[in-house]
Amino acid sequence: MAKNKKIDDELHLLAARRLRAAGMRYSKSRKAIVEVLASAGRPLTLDEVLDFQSDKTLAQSSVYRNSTELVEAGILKCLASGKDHNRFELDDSIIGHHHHFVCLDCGDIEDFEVPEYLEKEILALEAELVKKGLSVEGHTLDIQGRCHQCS
Amino acid sequence: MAKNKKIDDELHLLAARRLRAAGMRYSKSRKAIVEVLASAGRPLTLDEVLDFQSDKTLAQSSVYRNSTELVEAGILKCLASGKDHNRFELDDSIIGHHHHFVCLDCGDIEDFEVPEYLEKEILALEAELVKKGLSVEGHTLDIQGRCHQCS
DNA sequence: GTTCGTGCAAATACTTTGCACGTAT
DNA sequence: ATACGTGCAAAGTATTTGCACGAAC
Repeated sequence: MAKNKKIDDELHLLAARRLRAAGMRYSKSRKAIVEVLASAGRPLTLDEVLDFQSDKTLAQSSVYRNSTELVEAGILKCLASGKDHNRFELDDSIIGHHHHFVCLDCGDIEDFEVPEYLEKEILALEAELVKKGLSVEGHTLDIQGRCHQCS
Repeated sequence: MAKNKKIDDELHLLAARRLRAAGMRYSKSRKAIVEVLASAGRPLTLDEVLDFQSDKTLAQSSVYRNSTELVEAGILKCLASGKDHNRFELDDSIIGHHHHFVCLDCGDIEDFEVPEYLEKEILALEAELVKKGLSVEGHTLDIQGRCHQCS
């Protein structure tokens, strides 16, 4: 628990620093959103963020507005999700690069990691595209299927 | 051109067969949608589908309704797309398995293919997950960046 | 005290649906 | 004749925005 506390502190310091760098404040609402996402440990829709906050005090509009801003500051990442709404999670630069298993039925997402060598080959592929003159920012490797619940 | 004509014919025959198998008809609207997507050669939003049809006769509601149905019949695939709306393309079983380069600025998507060996490793990864009891349907490997236009 | 963030409510955008009519079988 | 598909307009959701107030610098 002490350990997690420490990680949390670092998370918030980092978030505060990045927002400051972008000329924004790390307000109570923004902190609450980061907190919810950190403790969920998986990508959440904005509805879920609203639901999961302990003291239901965030206004919907604040969650929408802040999620956009936190993405711009590089603290959150927005995941496309064919089904239902978009989902948000802490940025790779914070929780580390990883990939997603997406349930086709319920839309839920779980993280998983990929063998080193595979990751490297994907990076090589990116390099190829750069050679062809495209500017590359990153990649997404998702697996789709049904989660334990739904299958 | 004769060649393309032939491919088109096959496409429509295939689509008709699949719809029939699902108890649906290959109506004029549905054919128009498939046609637009086939000639675009890249994933389109429903707005784009509406725009690109030669004789603007499709109703918006028909495009929405039919896109859902064509997905169910296995003719179209719906792509999540963090930015803007969802996009649709012909199913992998029709145009072959491939991957997407997604422009972070304009949201546009281009297809690209991936070396055989990489594809195989991803399949091996899927097999791993199946061993862990998940049911796996497929994967997505996208590269994000900026297209020639936007960079 | 000025700038930035907030909640609320209104506005906008997106998608789905009900219904009466048309078309294909 | 029947089942299925269509357009239109209305309803339903989701998301964004304007504004006046409050909090942080």
